[in-house]
Amino acid sequence: MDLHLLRLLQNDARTTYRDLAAQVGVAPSTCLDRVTRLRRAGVILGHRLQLDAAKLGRGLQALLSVQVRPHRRELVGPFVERIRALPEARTVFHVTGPDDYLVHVAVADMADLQRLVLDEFTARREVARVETRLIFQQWECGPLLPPGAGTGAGPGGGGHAQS
Amino acid sequence: MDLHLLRLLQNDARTTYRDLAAQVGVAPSTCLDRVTRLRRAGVILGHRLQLDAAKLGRGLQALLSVQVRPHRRELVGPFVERIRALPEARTVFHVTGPDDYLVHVAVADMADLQRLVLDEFTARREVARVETRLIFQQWECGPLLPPGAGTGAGPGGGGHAQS
DNA sequence: CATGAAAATTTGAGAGC
DNA sequence: GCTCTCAAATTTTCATG
Repeated sequence: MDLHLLRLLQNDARTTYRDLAAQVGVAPSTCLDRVTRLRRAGVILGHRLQLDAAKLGRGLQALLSVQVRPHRRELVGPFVERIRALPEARTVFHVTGPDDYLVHVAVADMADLQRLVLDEFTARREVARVETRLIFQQWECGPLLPPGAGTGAGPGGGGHAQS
Repeated sequence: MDLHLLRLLQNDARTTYRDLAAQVGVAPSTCLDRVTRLRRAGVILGHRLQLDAAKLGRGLQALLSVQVRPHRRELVGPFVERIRALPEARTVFHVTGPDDYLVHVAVADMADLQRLVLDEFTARREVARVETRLIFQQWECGPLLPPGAGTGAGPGGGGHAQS
């Protein structure tokens, strides 16, 4: 049942417990219990607003591959914190491969992106290389569920999964 | 004021209008008006749950660079839709550069990742190349705000950090 | 996991600046 | 035009079986 709740909440995190209850087939208070448990268990980390970057004057997004050399803790810790503090930064990934970090940024326009790369990345001594990829379009995908959970309600269509 | 509201809501999208009002310094109904307006204007697209992938049995995340050849509409449209439908996919980026797509995936383990790459990517005729980068760690960054918005609360208002 | 009541919030209408 | 006050509808929350 938790999975059912999570799937519904990922479609719209503002769904009321009443609607949740109606769709899952239990009482609203039960939904509250389950969701509270999921929250306390750390499965639900928080609720984030999904904003239109273009409407906020950040119509250009890009992914920056960054090589940090030497790749030592003393350097990469402050580097990540500095990047995270940038208003343009959306997500920072520490990844395997020749490039150490992948930074998703949202900027106003090309001039803004150029300024960001030159002033905040290549200007730093520990940044050995930056590769910029512009984002044409992006798609958020379906709900994140445990492996094997599938999307259906289960065999027979009327069965209730029990936890 | 809208910016102030957006900043607070990005910290926690579940903040009540009452708390919002207290922190911004206006009446709750005014907050409702502004947020409703932002929602109708399309600035606020929706509310998303932030989940712990590891707690859902998807402790391994990766970024896949994918080359789709030939890069024509008849091929890339279905390709994107197919990838979006994968339970493992989280985000798909269409980007500039030698690699056409960057796909953020969350899987159970290395064997699961191998299966995903072999069965869902390289097995497809239009996929010319896949490059896999594992994600050590990732950080979501601060609120997305218009360029130049800074962090100040503006004249007259006392900036309050949340409790 | 359900019931049912109490507390809090959301929501809309109308007044005032 | 924008914000506030006030009251009703709805939702959240909790004690209990």
